[in-house]
Amino acid sequence: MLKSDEKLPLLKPVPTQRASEVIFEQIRDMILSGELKKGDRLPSERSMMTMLQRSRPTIREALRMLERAELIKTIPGSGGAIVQEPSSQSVEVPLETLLALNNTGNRELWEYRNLNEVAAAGWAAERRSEEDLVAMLGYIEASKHVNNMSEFFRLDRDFHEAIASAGKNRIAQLVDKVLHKIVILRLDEGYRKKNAKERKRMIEQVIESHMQLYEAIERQDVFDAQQKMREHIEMFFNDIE
Amino acid sequence: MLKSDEKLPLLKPVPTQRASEVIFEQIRDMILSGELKKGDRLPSERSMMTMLQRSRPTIREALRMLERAELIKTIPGSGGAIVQEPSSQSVEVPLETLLALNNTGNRELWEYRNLNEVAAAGWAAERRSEEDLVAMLGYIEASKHVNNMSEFFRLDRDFHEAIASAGKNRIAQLVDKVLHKIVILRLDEGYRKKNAKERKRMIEQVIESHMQLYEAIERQDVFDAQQKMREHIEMFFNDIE
DNA sequence: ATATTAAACTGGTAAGACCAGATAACCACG
DNA sequence: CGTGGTTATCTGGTCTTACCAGTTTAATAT
Repeated sequence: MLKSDEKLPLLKPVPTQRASEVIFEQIRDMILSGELKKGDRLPSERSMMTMLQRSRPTIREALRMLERAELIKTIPGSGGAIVQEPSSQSVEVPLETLLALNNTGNRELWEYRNLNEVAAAGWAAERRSEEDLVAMLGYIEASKHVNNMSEFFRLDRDFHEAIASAGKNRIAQLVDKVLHKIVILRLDEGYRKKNAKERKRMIEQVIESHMQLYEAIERQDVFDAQQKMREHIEMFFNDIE
Repeated sequence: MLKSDEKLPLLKPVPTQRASEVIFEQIRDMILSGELKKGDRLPSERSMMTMLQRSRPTIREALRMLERAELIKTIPGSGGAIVQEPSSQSVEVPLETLLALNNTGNRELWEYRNLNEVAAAGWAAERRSEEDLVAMLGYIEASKHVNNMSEFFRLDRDFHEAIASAGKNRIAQLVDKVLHKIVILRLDEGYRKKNAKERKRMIEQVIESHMQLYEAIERQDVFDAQQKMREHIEMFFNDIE
């Protein structure tokens, strides 16, 4: 006889599948396997009822799950959900909540951002195309005529993304995007305390730093690009301490 | 007058809020702000009906979204969903689908994995504790008596995670986890073609490589740890080409 | 006390209904 | 000949009611 509080490591809890879960997986796998491509339309909820032999609430629960995974987008009245390819946002959001709840320290954050950006800068110096250079320079020029901090931060993000993009490694691009967002969130608190003059000086400093970075990448000087990026990241880190 | 096909960049599509979405955000924010902590129970669906003045299907849609975000876990009959802190899985799954759909190339994958692991090895050499060393050595020893490939891959993953953990950077740990999984997926295809003898030789090679890595970390030789990791990763990369 | 049973939950699902937008076909009007 | 408006009919969003199958809890009998 078994006591009720005895644990049996050999026996795993049997996973009871929800119908909505099964539908979710089925449609997700069709998208992942390429059977359903971006832009395709799912049948209407009512016709899925008859196809899947399930009630509408059940099907709608599955659709909500697909929606949160950014695999579909539903527009009321327009007939059928539309298949999407998930953007990097589908990983940004959970990563942000994860980093927020895990209370990831500034040291970890900057350490990793430094790693990622320095590598991206090096790869960019190796592989940048003419278009990459044009894009980067465009963001630098634009940031010279900026009026508020949030606009400046956005251009800073675009500039860094352009570098990551020039490095031709999409994983680095993704990491760049997510970490930049979180870094800005933490920097923003500090910059609110500064006055207009200090902020203006800071912006000029950053633009100068970006320009040096650009020049190193332009002349394909891998080592210098990495070095300039290291200094650039460090500059921000000092600002938050 | 406006032509129907004219685009108005100034006017953004008005976002129509679904009730289930509002409920989702409300509960998510309560978890993120710490108002609801891990282990807490949400009210039952029926009591939420009266609290939120919404029907059960609506509330259930919100619960399915929270579930996908790994913020809650629902067990039938047990009364109320249980608040969870999202694990790294909540990021792994979307990241995997993203990398799968983006068709991320092997070059990008190995390049970034190399970056991450080399950095982790360096940090581990600096910061490893005695417990970290014990854990790493344990995985090496265990992998000497392994019988099948999947078990070996699991121990390889644990060993690498132990290094990342010893490096005391949770972002690197997360990246390690995700990339390892994807790398194994791609390696596995290749190893199926090899015969038992080749596989055995390969396993011995990896264990030897792990041992050297361990020794470098043990004696806190940052440079050598990085170098050994570089060679280790490269070894696998050659195997897939 | 302990074992058994019954009542009162809970989540999972179904069916039917209504509304507000969107769509498309049609029709009258200039 | 459009052009604009009307209408029937789609769609998704939501509510209500209802039933089932497990789990928990409390009352019960041993």
